[in-house]
Amino acid sequence: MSARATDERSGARSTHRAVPREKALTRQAEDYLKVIYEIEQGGSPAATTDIAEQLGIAAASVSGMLQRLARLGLVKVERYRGARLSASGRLIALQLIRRHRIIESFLVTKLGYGWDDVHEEAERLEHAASADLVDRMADALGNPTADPHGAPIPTAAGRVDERRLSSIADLPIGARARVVRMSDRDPELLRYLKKRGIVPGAILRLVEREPFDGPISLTVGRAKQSIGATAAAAVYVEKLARTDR
Amino acid sequence: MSARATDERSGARSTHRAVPREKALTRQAEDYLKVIYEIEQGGSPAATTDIAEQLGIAAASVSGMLQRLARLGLVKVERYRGARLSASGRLIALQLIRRHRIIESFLVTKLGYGWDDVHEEAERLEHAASADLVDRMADALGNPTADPHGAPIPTAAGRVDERRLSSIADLPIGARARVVRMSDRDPELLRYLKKRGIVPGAILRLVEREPFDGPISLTVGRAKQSIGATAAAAVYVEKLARTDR
DNA sequence: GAAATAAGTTAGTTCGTACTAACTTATTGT
DNA sequence: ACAATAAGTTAGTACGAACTAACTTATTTC
Ligand SMILES: [Mn+2]
Ligand SMILES: [Mn+2]
Ligand SMILES: [Mn+2]
Ligand SMILES: [Mn+2]
Repeated sequence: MSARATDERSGARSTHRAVPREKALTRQAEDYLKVIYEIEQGGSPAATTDIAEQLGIAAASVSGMLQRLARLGLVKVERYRGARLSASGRLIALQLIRRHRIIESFLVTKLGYGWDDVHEEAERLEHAASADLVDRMADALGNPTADPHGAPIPTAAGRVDERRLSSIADLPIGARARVVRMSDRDPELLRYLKKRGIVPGAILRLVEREPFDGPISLTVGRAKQSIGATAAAAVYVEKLARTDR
Repeated sequence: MSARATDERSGARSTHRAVPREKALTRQAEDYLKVIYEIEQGGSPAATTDIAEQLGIAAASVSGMLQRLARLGLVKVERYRGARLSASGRLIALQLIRRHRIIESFLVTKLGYGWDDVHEEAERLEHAASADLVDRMADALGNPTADPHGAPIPTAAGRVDERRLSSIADLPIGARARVVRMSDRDPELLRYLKKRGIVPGAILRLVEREPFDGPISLTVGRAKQSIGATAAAAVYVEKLARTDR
């Protein structure tokens, strides 16, 4: 209560402040920055349609917001070519991602949430939790470096492991690999994969692949599995030499 | 991500639903309902100006929102006379208060937050936390019935102890009383009172009171204290018979 | 290299939530 | 009783964030 429109998470502590204090971003603006960050990890600037699809909104809405974010200096937009984060936009995105992943870890470890069920809750809490709260959660967890889905947790300063991983879908036949992380978006898919032993840390070998996005056969431990292309694309792995264990 | 404007805390689980599902309220609407509830506890309908003052906004803004809340069937407004919650409005307010108080309890007990420092964080999280999360927190705490400031925690169904308490400011001279709860709004005031031993559970006796909102003398345990009228009004007590212990 | 298609932008609208200024109703004090 | 004051409402404006429809630019395909 007693919070004006601008008094948000980032700090309405002292009523009289000397510092200019940039006003807090809205939930929406934060989520835009996050999906732009994630799309950019693919290598190219974030296209309007891709952002729209990730957020479940119309492309026209994205064009509008990108102009606002550009005005705020958070993204660089090249007309008809997509958006890239500026340094300050990237920092905000990474801090949001940090909050998200620590919250997910906390919910799973301390409150008994299921692995597959935690993303949506975190998607809202990430905008309401202060950096202080998130640091306390991280401490309570022993400052983990990865979330329950294997995704790396950025530091408060915005440093994070950005190495690109290949998905099962990219593996050559015969390759051995360790599952490092998986997409956390679809609870159903996560439950499906878990049931088959495909979780971070699992070691698998690609046996065969049918063309035209056909089924992919692989061994997980001693068991043999066959999964579809969509499922395979959601699992990120690290290739192992045949000698690796 | 992938949340349309209406997909909020209250549940966008199943994409195809039969139930009409009333759309989630905004943070602002929820906070209005909460302050109306709190003002109404004083006995009379919530006046426009009082709501405005509690929320730190202009009275004109309140007039507008009250019409919207009335349209939604959450309040009954009598023009120029103030607003009262409808049954459904009250339920929403009590569920929000439940979330707030459980979150405060959790932050203090499980994450080492200070008693005095927890209100503002809860004020934001209460709108983002699902009922499920809040129930898990309550379980982890052993389902407490009061928050760290002594305020009773409503049940999920919206039942709560609404008995009215008198504040120290109302105590007659010579009365013995037990501190039951205190206002959680002002961290500074809470620290001040705590330093003097005035916390929920403390037993005190009113020794003397100067007129014109003058200082109030009281004993807290064996110590003698003198506090101002504003501080006294923030501490709610239960009178004890002289024989009570 | 032009036509077809896909991607992106602009214009115009809506809704929630705030604001200030001007006006209206209620309460109070003499 | 009625003027002064306090409380409340309306009108008009602004901004963020969404939408659809219509138009423009880029890319692909023949
Ligand atoms: Mn997630
Ligand atoms: Mn989010
Ligand atoms: Mn509180
Ligand atoms: Mn709140």
